[in-house]
Amino acid sequence: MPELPEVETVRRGLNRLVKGQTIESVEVRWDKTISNMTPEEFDAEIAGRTIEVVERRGKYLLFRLSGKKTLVSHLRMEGAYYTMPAGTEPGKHDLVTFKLTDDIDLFYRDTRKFGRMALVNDTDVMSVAGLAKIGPEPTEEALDLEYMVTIFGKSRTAIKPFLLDQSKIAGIGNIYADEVLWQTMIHPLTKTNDVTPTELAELRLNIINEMARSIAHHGTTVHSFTDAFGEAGEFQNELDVYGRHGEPCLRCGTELVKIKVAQRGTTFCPKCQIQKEP
DNA sequence: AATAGCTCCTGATGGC
DNA sequence: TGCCATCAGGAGCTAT
Repeated sequence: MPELPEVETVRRGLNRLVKGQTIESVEVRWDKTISNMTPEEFDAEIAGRTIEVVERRGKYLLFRLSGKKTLVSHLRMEGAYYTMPAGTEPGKHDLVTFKLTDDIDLFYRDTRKFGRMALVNDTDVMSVAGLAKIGPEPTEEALDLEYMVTIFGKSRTAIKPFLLDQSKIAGIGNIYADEVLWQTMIHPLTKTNDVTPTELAELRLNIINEMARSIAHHGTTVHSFTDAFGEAGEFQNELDVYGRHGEPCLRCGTELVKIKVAQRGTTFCPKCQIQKEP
C-alpha cells in the first residue's frame, strides 16, 4: 500500500522517465479510474499536453501539464506507473495507457481498481476531494509541535486512526503508523488527548525521521509496490513491527500482538506499548 | 464539528 | 480438485 515514501519514490521515478514528454493520446480501460470526466473527455483534454514536472502532496501525485492543467493521481492500495515500449499490449490490470512521444507508453496498473485520477485546472487542485482539507507534510519545516499539541488535545479518538487521518497529518498510512507508535512506545488505542506533550515531541521526530529514512530506502515493498522502474524498495527490511506479529519485540523480546483498530490491522508490543489507565 | 460506518475491488487464503 | 466464503485496506461519502 503506497504511503508517502512510496509515492515520493514513484514521483522521482516519473520525473526521470517521463518529464518533458508530450501525451499524444490516452486509453482508459476502467472508466471509474477517471473521477471527474468520461474517458472521451479525458483523452480530448489531455492530448497534446506536455508533462512539465511531477510533484507530490501527501500521497497525491500532481502531474503538472502544459496549458495550466494538473493531473491529480492517487494510487490508493495498489496503483502503479511503469513505462513500456510503444505498442506493448496492456495486461489485465493495466487500466490506463498514456501514449507519449519518443515511442514510450506510460501504463497505470491497479489490480484492485481503487486508485483515482482527476484532470483539473492548476487553480483548482486544492479543491480536489482529499486535497481540500489535507494536513501538513510530515517534515521538520511543515509539521509544527504546537500544531500537534493543539490537534491531539482537541480529539478523544484512538491515536491509531488519528494518525491515518490525512486531514491531520499528510502521508502516514497503516505501516508507518504502527512503526512510529512502537518507536514512541504508545499503545494504538490511547486517546489522543491522553498523549503528553513530551510524547508528542518524540512522536513528531519519529514520524519525520521514519518518512525520511524510508524515502532514502526507496519505500517499503509489501504486496505489489514497485517504483516507476519496476523495482522494489528495501525499507521492509527496516520495519520493527509491521508484519512481525508473533515474532519477538526487537526492544524487549515480548511476542508482538496483532489486533483490529478501526477496521485496520494493528501490530504492537503489549509490554512496551502500555495503554494508560483513565 | 468530530467521528463512526459503509463502500469500492480482487487476489489470497481457508474450510470442506 | 474445486467451489464458496471471508478478508485486507485508503479515503470519499453518508449518517449521527
